[in-house]
Amino acid sequence: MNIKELLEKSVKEAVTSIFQKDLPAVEFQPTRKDFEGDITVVVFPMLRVLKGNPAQIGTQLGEYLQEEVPEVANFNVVKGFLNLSIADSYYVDFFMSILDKTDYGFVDQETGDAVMVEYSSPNTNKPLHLGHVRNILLGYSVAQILKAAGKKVYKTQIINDRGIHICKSMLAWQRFGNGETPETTGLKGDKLVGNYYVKFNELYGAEVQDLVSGGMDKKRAEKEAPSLLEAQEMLRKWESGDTKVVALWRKMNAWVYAGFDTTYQNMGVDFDTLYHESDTYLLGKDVVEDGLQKGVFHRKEDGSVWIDLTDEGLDEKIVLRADGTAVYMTQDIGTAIQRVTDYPDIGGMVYTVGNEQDYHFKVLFLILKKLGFSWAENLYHLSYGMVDLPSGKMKSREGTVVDADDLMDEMTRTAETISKELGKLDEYTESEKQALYKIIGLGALKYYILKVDPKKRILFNPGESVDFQGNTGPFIQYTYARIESILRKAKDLVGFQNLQGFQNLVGLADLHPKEKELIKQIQLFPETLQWAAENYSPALIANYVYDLVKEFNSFYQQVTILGEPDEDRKRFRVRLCQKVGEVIRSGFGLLGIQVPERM
RNA sequence: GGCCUCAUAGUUCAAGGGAUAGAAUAGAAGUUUCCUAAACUUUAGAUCCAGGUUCGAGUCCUGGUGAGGCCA
Repeated sequence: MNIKELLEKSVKEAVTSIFQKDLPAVEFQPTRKDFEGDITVVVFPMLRVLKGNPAQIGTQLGEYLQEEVPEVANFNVVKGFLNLSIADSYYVDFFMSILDKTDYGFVDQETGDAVMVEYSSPNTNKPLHLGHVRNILLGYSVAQILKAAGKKVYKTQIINDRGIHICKSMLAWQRFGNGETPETTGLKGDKLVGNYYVKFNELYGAEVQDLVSGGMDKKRAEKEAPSLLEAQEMLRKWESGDTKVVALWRKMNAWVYAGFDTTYQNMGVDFDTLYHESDTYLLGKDVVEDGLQKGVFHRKEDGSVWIDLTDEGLDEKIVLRADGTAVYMTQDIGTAIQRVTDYPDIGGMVYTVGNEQDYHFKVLFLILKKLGFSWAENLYHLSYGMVDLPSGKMKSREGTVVDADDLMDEMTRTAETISKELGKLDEYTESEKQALYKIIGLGALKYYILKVDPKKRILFNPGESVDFQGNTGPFIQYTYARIESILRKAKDLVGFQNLQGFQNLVGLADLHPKEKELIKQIQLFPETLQWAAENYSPALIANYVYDLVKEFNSFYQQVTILGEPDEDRKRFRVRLCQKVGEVIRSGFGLLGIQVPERM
């Protein structure tokens, strides 16, 4: 039983004993730093059950707890806040109990249904950019967090590998490509295909210009430009299974996948299973039929099928066109059902998709609920804000996108520049240094993006984003490296197994305030993880780790560790360092960020 | 036009209806015979506006203002 559970039980007993009333719940919060105490009981909510003066009730409860609960060493009351000081022995006992748990904070056994987490889901006509980076980091991190909180997780992406966009690239490659391949050009496959998408748009733009100067209306010109008609014809051929078109499509998509794989690998993310739009774009139509019979949908006179969501405050939404073709919604309904068919242990799904699709997912989830699927209750749209640049919105047409590969390279180079200025790594080999620069650069990028609440938009300034000071990834990595350094110097103490000495500590002397603060912070890790999992929020983990690091730095500065003359105390502090290091590594692991042995 | 999201120190971010709204950065001042000064300590500085609910509102509700998005 942890301290909160113990105190909750005791407070309820106190209320029963003193006031002869039942208390439904007790509200706790960590005591603010500027007050005496460790845990605070908020008395105000109790006033609904107990009548009286909050301060007086607090005092009565405090007296009872100090008397009856050995862990409560002292108390004070400020207004309606009952601040409890917890005995040092409790913290030492707690610390000993987690000392040898390597996965401290993580839930070992899987509970409940599996969750499928979708993220990335790119189109295959362009390389990944900064927007994808935020998506991928969020999705991957949430998957890690859910896993650590005891969920079985399937990571997936749906690759949008078919449609007019890829036909445009194919067309441009046919016309201008001269048989170029990633091998002959040395370009990454996704970059090569992306270049032809740009080429297509140049051609198309020129054609529209020509038509307009020839006197055609602009709207009409945009619809009738020859290259566009040709691309549309290509898409029709693809849909009818034309062997030549399909072969080209396969070839170019394969290039793109190879390129994406490289990027994913550099980012340190992966997937358990993949879906391709070319396999799923026809799904969902049979469900519409089913929904019509259930009365969830209705057919209009022109033959199109709709769902009426006005009762839920939304509007009417089309699910099948008059000509019987699917819309995105149809496809998404079908794909969701397909996933549960493929992985029957799924009890919920997380969709990592930008907030411009908030409405779409609201409707999708509602439809699935109305169709009566049990798992539809556990669908979550992990919605995130745009990533803006100082120059404004990213637009591929205007060449203002920040490419994911370029970005990672730039971050790595910045890490290199700064590290060289500090000159701490002179004794390492070039390859060791390069590996480290990458860890730091990517750590900076990932932490910068993940520490911000997903739903808020980020203003990303590529130049200024790599800050190695303050609340940043490298700052935390540096702290970790310092801890590792201490542990290397105290190897013999780390392995020390006899815990008796720690117990003696309490008898010998009180915990140093910094030791106690550090243990308190470590203690918060499991519940932070739980909270992060419930809210799909990597930012909570990021901010927790930062707070722990702050606490550690303060400890490190004010307390001697290796220079401590008392052997037991020295062992205790080294093990404290070790535990902090483990928690930092765990926390950063959840964010997909590596930590360095030294830096 | 209808709907959705966001608004907190100069700047970038925190704050699970709770105490005197926390950090970082930029500014000012300090700390290295000791384990990594990429650190630490001190200092100044903020809830868009107007109502409401509550013992208590940055947080919840209503109406504005501003930014962004979605749907025709």
